[in-house]
Amino acid sequence: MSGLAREDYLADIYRLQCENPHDPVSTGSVADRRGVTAASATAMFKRLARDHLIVYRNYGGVSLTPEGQDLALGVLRRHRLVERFLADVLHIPWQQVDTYADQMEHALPDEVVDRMEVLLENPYTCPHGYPIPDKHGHFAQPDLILLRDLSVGEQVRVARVNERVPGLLRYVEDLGLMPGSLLRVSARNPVDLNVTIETEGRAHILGLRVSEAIWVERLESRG
Amino acid sequence: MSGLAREDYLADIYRLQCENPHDPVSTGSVADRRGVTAASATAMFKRLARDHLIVYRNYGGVSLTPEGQDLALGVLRRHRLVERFLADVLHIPWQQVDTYADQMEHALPDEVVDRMEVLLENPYTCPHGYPIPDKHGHFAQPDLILLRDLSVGEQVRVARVNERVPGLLRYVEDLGLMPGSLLRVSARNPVDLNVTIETEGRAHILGLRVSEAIWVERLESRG
DNA sequence: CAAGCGTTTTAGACACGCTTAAAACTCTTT
DNA sequence: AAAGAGTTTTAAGCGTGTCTAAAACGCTTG
Ligand SMILES: [Mn+2]
Ligand SMILES: [Mn+2]
Ligand SMILES: [Mn+2]
Ligand SMILES: [Mn+2]
Repeated sequence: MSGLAREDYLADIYRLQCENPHDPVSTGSVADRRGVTAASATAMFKRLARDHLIVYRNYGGVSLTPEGQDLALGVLRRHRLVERFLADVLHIPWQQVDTYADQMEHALPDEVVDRMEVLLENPYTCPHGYPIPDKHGHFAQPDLILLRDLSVGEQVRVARVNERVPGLLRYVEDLGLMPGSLLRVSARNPVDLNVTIETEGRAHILGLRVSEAIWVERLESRG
Repeated sequence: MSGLAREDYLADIYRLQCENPHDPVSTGSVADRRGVTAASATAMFKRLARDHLIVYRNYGGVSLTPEGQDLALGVLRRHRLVERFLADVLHIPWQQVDTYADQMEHALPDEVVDRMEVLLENPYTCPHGYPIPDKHGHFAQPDLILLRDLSVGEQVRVARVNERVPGLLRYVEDLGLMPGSLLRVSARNPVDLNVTIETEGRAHILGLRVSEAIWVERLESRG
């Protein structure tokens, strides 16, 4: 009936577009993300383009049409609301909810999603800090900075942790750096790009792989 | 990945087997239930038989293997637990939960199902009164009688309402005959087989279509 | 500017799940 | 026992979604 794989492709194209807003999304990047061959991605692109969900030029990558973006945002909405539900209501560890939500997101009727949203009291973000689109596709776009790009002395709040970096969620949890945590940058090493932070009185040295997977929000931005 | 349609076939074969435990399940009955052609059912039977989930003899119907029954019971468990969840937690009307659960039942990881069961405090039945298998496939099998087969004067509790009779759930709700309701048979018409019942002080005349879709439980069965 | 390399598309194949139309079978009825 | 009716299976075809292997493309480099 409803496209199963289609939805994942659309959502992944949207995610890749966000990560690199300037150029179009390449066949290879989608294939990598989806874990399929480039040939499979090409075949899917043709079907999606035929149905006016993406614009596809041979050898030129893809971009979402307004209609395709609506569908993609619907998938992200379901994905992130389900993640919230799994974490907050069923108490499933946040390391696992992305995988489960990826399975469930395609099988949730709108009414179920909308009622979950009410039950959860209209959350703004998923447990990892990514915004949840409302039923019209609108969502908050706060000013976030990568932890990597902070200067020494800055005091910030963790806003978002990339859920697809292997092992990162567990590591972040151990360090007490979940979304909402406060931290201060106490040092930066200009050679290896390590960042030293303090949180709850403890200091940690974070490598680049970590500091470029965590987004933060400046405190007291009035001034 | 995991068979989508396969699961529905297995669960429907199980349901049909329960409704008519003596003879094997015919191709046509499965096709009707599933809303597909007999040719489609035959093709699916071959795949299921190839994978040792059913026993299939040409022109001789099908029956579940132990392995196939395990899978079928898993689907029923997910289906009925989700129905409970939708009704009790999300407050979705019981008329709709079967349709929604039919969609969701194939996309629920075991851990999600198990945690839902805990959240719901291990319910015995779905909102329509059908038993929920536990994670080993075991479930209560209470002694139920069709409302159709009651004698005048019997006092019973509604236990189960067939969720797939069009319009029945709404009708039953209007009459106050949801599972748990008490009623007494005050008359039976031997010609048209109508049954007159009393519940909460009001009398209703039920036709055969209704009385053979409602199961009840005798009260004070010690005697 | 031609060679080479990495990326992308095409070609051919396969499993699933569905369809319609025709053939085969079973069961009842004369 | 033969006919007929109803059921079931087979045959052929289609869309989805995946694969491998080969061809086409595009960009960088000598
Ligand atoms: Mn998904
Ligand atoms: Mn998330
Ligand atoms: Mn189903
Ligand atoms: Mn039910």
